[in-house]
Amino acid sequence: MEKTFDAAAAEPRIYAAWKSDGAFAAGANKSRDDTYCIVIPPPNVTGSLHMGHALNNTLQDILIRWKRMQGFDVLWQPGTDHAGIATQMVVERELMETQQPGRRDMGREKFVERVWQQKEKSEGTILGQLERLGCSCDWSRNEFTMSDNLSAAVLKVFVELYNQGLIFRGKRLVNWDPMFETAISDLEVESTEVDGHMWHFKYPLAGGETYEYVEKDDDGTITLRETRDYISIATTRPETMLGDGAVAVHPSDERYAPIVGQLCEIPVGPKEHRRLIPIITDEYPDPDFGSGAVKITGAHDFNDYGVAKRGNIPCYRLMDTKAAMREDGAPYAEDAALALAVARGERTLTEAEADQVNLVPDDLRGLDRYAARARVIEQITTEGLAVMVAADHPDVAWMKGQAPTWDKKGRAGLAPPLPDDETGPQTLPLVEAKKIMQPFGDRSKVVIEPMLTDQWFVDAKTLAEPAIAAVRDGKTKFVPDNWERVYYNWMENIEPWCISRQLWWGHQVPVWYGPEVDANGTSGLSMERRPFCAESEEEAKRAATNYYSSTLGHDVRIHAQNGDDEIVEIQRRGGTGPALGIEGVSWSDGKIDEIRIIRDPDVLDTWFSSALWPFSTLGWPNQTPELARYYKTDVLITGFDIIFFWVARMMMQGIKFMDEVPFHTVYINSIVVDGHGKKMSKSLGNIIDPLDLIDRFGADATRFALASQEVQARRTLRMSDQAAEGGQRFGTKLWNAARFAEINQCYRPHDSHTGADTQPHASHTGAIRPELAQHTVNLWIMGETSRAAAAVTKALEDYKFNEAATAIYDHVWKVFCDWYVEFAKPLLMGEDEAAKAETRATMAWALDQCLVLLHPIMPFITEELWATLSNRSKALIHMDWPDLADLSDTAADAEMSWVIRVIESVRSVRAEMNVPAGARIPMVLTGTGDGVAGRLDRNSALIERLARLSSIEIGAGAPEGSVTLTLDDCEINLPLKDIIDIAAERARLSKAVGKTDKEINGLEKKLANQGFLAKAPEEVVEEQRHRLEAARSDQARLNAALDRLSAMK
RNA sequence: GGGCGCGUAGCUCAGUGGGAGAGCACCUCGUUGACAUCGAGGGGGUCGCAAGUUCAAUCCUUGCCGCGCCCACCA
Repeated sequence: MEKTFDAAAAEPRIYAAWKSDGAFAAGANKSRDDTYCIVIPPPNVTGSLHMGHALNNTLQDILIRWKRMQGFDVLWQPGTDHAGIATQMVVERELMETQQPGRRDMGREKFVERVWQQKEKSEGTILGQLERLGCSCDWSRNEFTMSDNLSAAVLKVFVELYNQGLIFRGKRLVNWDPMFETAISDLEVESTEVDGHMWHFKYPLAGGETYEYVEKDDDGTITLRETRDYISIATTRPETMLGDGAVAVHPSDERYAPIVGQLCEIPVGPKEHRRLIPIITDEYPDPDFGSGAVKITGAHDFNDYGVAKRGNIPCYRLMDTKAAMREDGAPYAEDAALALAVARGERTLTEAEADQVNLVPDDLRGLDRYAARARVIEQITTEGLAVMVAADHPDVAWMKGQAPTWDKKGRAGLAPPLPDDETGPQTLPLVEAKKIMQPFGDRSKVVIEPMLTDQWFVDAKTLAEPAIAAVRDGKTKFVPDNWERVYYNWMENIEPWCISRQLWWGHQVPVWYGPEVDANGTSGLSMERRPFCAESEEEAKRAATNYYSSTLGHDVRIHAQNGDDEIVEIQRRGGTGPALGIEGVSWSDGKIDEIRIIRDPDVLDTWFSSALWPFSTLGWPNQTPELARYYKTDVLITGFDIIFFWVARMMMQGIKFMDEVPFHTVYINSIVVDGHGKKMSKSLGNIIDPLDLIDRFGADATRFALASQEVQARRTLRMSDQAAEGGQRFGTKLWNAARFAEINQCYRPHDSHTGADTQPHASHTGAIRPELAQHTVNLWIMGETSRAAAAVTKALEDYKFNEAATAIYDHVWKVFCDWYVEFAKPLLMGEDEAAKAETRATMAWALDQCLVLLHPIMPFITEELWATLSNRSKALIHMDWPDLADLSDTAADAEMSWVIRVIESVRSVRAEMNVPAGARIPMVLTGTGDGVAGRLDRNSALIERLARLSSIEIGAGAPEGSVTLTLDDCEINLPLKDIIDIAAERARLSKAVGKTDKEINGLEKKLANQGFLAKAPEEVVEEQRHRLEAARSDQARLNAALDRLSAMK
């Protein structure tokens, strides 16, 4: 054998061998009927895998390998996720960086083709990384969320939910990403606290009306009384004033009671077309915040939207898809007049009509929202309608002579000084500097704009109910279970899930629109759209044919066509226009004979397809044998960050379409951070690349480092080179133990009849059955091994990966290497052939068990050693997991732990007394109890060797000049007359006496406590008595040793 | 505002209602026939603070302090 394990060379070779042997295939090595299935959390095809993936997949592989060895019919289903918005972004960025034509220049088809190339590239990288890590996925079943079958599953689910009314389309306020120009779901919004400002403006009352404005403190004392001709409004978003539909105050707010129902003027826009809006009441405004009055902009604020809905206030959209001020529609004057008529109650608008109204003044049209904000503020201030306060007012952020301005991200900065006289202004507009929570797109990192648009939604509330119940009933358990609360909290407050995205990369919505047939219309067709939801174009056409021929009373030909951006625009605006189908209608002989239906160009949220992963990858909607066999799957291992995105949605869809939860256990793994506890990020430059770690330390070392640090309920796992080095050292230690075994010809006896590797507890050869073993050390290691096996198994059953790793680590290093190998040496090098054979067989067996137990965590080195050490009928990956009875031999355990104590005691005192490491010294045991002689007889060679003794005797008394150590059943005397430092020895003994003193005191006190004696369990009391006795005896003997020392001089 | 996690050796972290642990780092010694990616030995902790429950608290309860994260609509 080589001196060390060359991971870089061996790991790929071993992996290739497994692969070519079909070792990962579903059902490989199964010896029982039960299945064990894990579906991989499909990595995004955006790039490569990070440390979090390495952890996640290591944990999955550990469970998979363990269960496979246990004989389960195992399937680890691999695959990748198309990751809609993220992947589209990667490609768009790359196009930009390489100065290629952008998405819109390329056109949808070409662009999507380009994204497929990205998918191929990234998928190759990812699969390669998983292989390097040693993942034993069934690669023959590799899947992709946009493969034919998975896309078919998506279509079927969409259509079924649509037909059941669980998917619907509606105009709602959604989170809009102005960079990607798409709607996103609530979950894709990250709120971040930023420095913001709050402006206070005056909305003059219509017709110059005035009222008594009275402010009171908490005691009801009047603190301010003045006549006002305005209502004061505080806002962080002045540009949205243009779309205000009302001003709301709390119904109980006495300050504004006199003017509720009146109209006030929005103080911006061309004077001749100033708009009036009503002052209404709503529960939403908090009288104690700001001025207590809130401007209501239903189309650009989620709260305002709610108020607007309740109060039947129109929602006027101000911005386009890039969050620039609208340029479309009628001239401002026309629409402002229309809005004014609405405010006066002279007419009403439908939602769609309101959306057509463009209330952006002509001079602001086309401006970015932040540029528009600056202009609005400037105009209002210039006009004197800002609330003014003394220049030294504490809330004034608009510092003397300077005005706030805005960068692209909406953050305030400072503008050049305003013109001013020499003394400076006495009053300034009130602008409060304020921390505000600003929503950002999680991918684009730009400020999200609430936008009123038509989108597709899933009725998540309905689907969530059984998914909540499933966890409540224990059908699915979270490990650790505190995540269940997080799950409930979200699921119980779930909102409709916005699933449509105005992107190109994804599953296109399977809905085609044609013109609605007017119920009694003479024209036959209306401008409204009629959706046809179907799994294919053919079916959509069939549905359309049926619809039109039955409603129009004659046959029509249907053409289908894909939607394009122009149509998207129209859809977003609410829906009417020539492109929606009327244009595609042709007439002949006064009758409609051809109608074109147009497919919705939107695609679905990427999580819509991921939600189906546990059953779509198994073949659904086809009723495949795999689906029947492996669903429900067993465990899902994932990070807490996608409990909402993914886990919850898999629960919903799994129950809905399979009538069964997708998995019985959800294990939530840690988040990998760097060695300093910092989140790994590109900007911090602290990313640890798993491939780099694998290159430098090996996959086994990386896996061990991850597994040994994966602790339940701990949120973060610190990964560092140091941790990987630890894993590597462990591998080397094991490697060298195996070298020792090989050098000493510790081979497994081979059963020539069955060809099977023999197990000691079921051996046909007889050589190593524990009941036939003669030698205590061999009996002992069997017991240790069986206990280690039980510990590892228990840890894995409980998903305690760190405990599994620690259990096998300690067993290999501290038991097998530190003691058993040393204990075995005298036997292996002795003359007793029978003892030699027994020890060789036992060591071979014990080492094999180590390899088996370690294999799930460190598969490569264990497989390599397995093949190296003996001729095997099977690769280790397919060996049986030990199901050992407890092989403990009480007498052997007691004896070996006594031997270990003796050796450790001698070693300790030698080091303390500075006995040269090479010097062999004699040992005399005194005060020996029962059995010591026998133990000594059987183990003196071991003790002499490991404690470096020249001789061992049992004596009547301690030789003069001895160093004395106390064990419970004897004293160890080391005659060190020549080298002993009396003072040092006295100090050592005194320290030991002091220690026993402390213990005796504590125990005596405890045993004198009546409460303790009366209430503590009998065995605890007994144990304390025992300990007291031992401590007293110990102390007596130490004192005796001290006396001898004094006598020595 | 609500929820969660964490404060144990210099560092990173396990752990337990009844005698404080590991890895790394540090100190001393060591080329003993598997291994210097090693071996032997050692130093080092009021288990965040306070109160309570208990015969007994590092562990359970409560409060406080500190750190981190998640969710949430205060204009």
